[in-house]
Amino acid sequence: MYEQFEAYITSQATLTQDELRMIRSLASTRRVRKRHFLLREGEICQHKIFVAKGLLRSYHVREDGSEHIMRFSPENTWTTEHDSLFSQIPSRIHIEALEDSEVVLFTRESLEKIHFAIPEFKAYIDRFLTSTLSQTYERIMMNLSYSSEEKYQDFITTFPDVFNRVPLHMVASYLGVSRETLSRIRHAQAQKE
Amino acid sequence: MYEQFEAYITSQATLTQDELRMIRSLASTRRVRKRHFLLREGEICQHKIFVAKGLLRSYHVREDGSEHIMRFSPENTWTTEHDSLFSQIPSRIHIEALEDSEVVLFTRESLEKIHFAIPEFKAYIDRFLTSTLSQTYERIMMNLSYSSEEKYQDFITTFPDVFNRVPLHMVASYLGVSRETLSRIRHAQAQKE
DNA sequence: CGATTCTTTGAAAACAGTCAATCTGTGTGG
DNA sequence: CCACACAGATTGACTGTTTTCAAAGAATCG
Repeated sequence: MYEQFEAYITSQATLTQDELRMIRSLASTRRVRKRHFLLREGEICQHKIFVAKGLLRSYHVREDGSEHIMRFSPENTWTTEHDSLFSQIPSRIHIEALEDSEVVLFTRESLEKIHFAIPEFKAYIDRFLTSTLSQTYERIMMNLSYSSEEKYQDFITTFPDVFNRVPLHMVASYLGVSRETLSRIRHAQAQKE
Repeated sequence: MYEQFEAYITSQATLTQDELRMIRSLASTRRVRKRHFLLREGEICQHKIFVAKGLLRSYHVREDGSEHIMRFSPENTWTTEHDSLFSQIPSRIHIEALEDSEVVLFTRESLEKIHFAIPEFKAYIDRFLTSTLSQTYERIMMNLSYSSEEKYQDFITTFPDVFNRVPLHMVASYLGVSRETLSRIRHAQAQKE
């Protein structure tokens, strides 16, 4: 499963064999079965996670029990709880596998070593952070100004791969509408066509 | 007005006199009067903007004319349109002064030079980016799971300074509710107390 | 003061959430 | 192989919230 990560990272940054070796020596790997957790609310997040295979979700549970999905993480994406990882405070989100998954893990210390030793890697992470921030603003814009129907359409076209792999009630949770409302939106759209 | 920026940056990063001189030589400053724009939709964003004095808003206008405020930028904050600045694509947002303001501007090239020459500055920017990302996720979580009333309360306590300086209809636009709804929320809360 | 901007209010309509029931497909154990 | 449990999706009836439209009160500024 580590090969998947190495293939990905070499496609994103130009790294020497030595550098790749160093990164490999600081990474660990793990299989997570469907419905199992990589992080639970209240725990201190220990790793930045690269998804080599499978699909994860990060979600928050409110006091009333309602779940809100912050993010889906399919293959070749990173995920973590930044606040918890960098400030060592208890996580407020859960990270759960929605499919049997394989992940590559880096501790904060490992990442710091890598960033320090390999500017190319750091530059990639910077690019990645910037584009993540853009996408995040995109989502805020969507939340502010789109109708539920538009949000749903946008999700389908922006994340067709995720859409086909998760139950609809999770799409609803990601969009911030009830599953019944999403169901009715789908019904209304099917009528139109 | 540049002094304000220098005071701020030296409080955030340990810089030598030489480094400060370099930064100063690459910055430019500008006064913007209330209701004037630093960036308009369709233009290519040329600068990263530090607000030394005053208050800016970044907002998006939909085809139907509705305005959605992405961010308020008071003193000692940065703002820009990342996508436009780094990819040289037309901006989809406007950046407007809500008060007479003074800003310090850096072009992308200047920033790159500074990042390259002054690791301390780069480290500060990295910390800043990370914390911005966290806040942004915070806002998404709020959008997904809070009621309008909770969003309003959260805004008041998180940004009391901004709250006291902007008209309520802009708070409504930031929160994603109509100004009438916000007005009614306020009325209901005044009743309670 | 007069004009503009901002805020509030009322009434109707649109929209979304909740609760409860039903339907569908999948997979497991007897 | 069937029966059953289970997770997911849909539907109906009802309730509650939010938007929209129109109008009227404050507040602010030149």
